[in-house]
Amino acid sequence: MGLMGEAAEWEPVPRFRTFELVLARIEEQILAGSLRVGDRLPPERELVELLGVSRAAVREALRVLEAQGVLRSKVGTGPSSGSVITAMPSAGLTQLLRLHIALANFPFDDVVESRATLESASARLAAGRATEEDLARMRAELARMDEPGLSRERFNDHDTAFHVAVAEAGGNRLMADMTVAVRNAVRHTLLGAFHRIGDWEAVAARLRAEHHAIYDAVAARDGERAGRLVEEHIRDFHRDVVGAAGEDGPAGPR
Amino acid sequence: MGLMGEAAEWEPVPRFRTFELVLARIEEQILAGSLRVGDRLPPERELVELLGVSRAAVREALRVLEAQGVLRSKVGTGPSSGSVITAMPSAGLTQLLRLHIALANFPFDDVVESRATLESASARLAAGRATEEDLARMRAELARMDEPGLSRERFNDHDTAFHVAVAEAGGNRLMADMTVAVRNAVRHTLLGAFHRIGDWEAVAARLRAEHHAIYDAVAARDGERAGRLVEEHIRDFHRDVVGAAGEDGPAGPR
DNA sequence: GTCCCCGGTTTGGTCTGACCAATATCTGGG
DNA sequence: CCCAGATATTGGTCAGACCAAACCGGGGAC
Repeated sequence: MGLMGEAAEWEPVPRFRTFELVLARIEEQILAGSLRVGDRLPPERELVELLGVSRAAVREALRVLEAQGVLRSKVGTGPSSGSVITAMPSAGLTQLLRLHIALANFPFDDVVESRATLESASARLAAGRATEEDLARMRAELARMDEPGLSRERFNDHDTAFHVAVAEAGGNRLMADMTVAVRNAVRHTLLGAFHRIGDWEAVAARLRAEHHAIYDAVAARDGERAGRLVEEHIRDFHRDVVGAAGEDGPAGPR
Repeated sequence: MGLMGEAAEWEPVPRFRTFELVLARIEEQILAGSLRVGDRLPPERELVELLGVSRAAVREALRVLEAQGVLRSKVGTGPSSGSVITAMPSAGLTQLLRLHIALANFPFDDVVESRATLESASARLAAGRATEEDLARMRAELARMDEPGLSRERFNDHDTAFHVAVAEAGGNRLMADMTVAVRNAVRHTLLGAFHRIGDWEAVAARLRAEHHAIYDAVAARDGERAGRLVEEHIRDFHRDVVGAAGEDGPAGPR
């Protein structure tokens, strides 16, 4: 597993646990391409025989794959039952990032910086690639946010949905999924900040204006402007709103 | 878990599995900050009593946390034994990305695009923040790559290490870890491309020159140039070298 | 003949209880 | 005082059993 070559060093030979061996066998086949999305794994009891391990070991390996968004298990006998290879990376990514952010391993400023980087890049791409359908989706979210009297929760949800729509319009699934994951990982924190805002309507108005400006830039195919606006939008929001509204810090000593 | 508010819809009430409940209890405490890095979880058998579930359920939950890089388990009785909260996000990230890339859920072009985005942003930051120690680390990797007769594997390792050093010099752990994860996830593919190169020395010379130029820009505190050079370096490399050397595609349909 | 219900089969979910192995700590003899 | 073996703690592994969900097919009602 050596990432880089340090000076020669003797480290203890790693002892693999059974579930890791099972995991390796399955990952092998995924990496080799013989297991593809939609394929079904043999039933647990069959894997037990095939691999010569206990069912507990098999199940632990499957749990890991499931947490990574690579597998989905359902009971029963139907065609959609059993353990099926899937591809839901954002859920796993979100969970992973959320925990590590909570552990203060990722300072909140880093998250803001990352969002600004990822989302402005996505916006630049979106300006070049967005389809009419993508634009319609963004408009729909803008319209929802424009509704008066919207609760802060709902506003936040549509805010997120708008940013996700921009990211996905960029056509880069990896960046879009990372965007979704990072954003969802801080959803709770953002919502907390929303609730501590005094003059909510003023803030909402400002966010609406910024979102509309971003949409206009994307619709006008002006990638540079779209990217810049997104970056400013994110940085300003965190500096003025999240920062000013008092820190949340569920765990972070910061 | 609703990310965005669709039209009202009836979906089946989710039935949580036991290990998910266990997971939720532990994550609760992590998110609330009562479990921090270095803390030890109660022994498995004790959790069994505390939560009223079977040991298998507890263990499946722990496996998930371990895969996410949040936990580390060791047998024995010492102070470092048991289940300890840790923070090793990049390993989990790497594994997750690697599998999803292999499942062709993330086209290779998306990976290149993401690397270009993340690493050029990191390079810009690095130009502003890199310490002398960071610069020394980069120089060390450059020196290793400059050694004549270096094997392609070793070159690749130091290449990666150089990029990681730049990313970490940027001071943003989240972006650095994503960089490491993305890079490691395609390590195998890059290495394959290296091996298919005909005139290796010419390519190596070019890469060396580009790396030195990047270092110079960072050392000169010229963030714009550093960012631009990194972006070009990554895009050109993939277009000219990886692309020209023939696709790898362990699983990708492309 | 068609439709519905009910039971069987498959499959994951869960639990119990046991034993193994690694690792530290304690303890007693030299 | 030091070292070695006994012991306790803790994760790792396994076997076997039973539960519950979900589909499928046969047989009876109409």
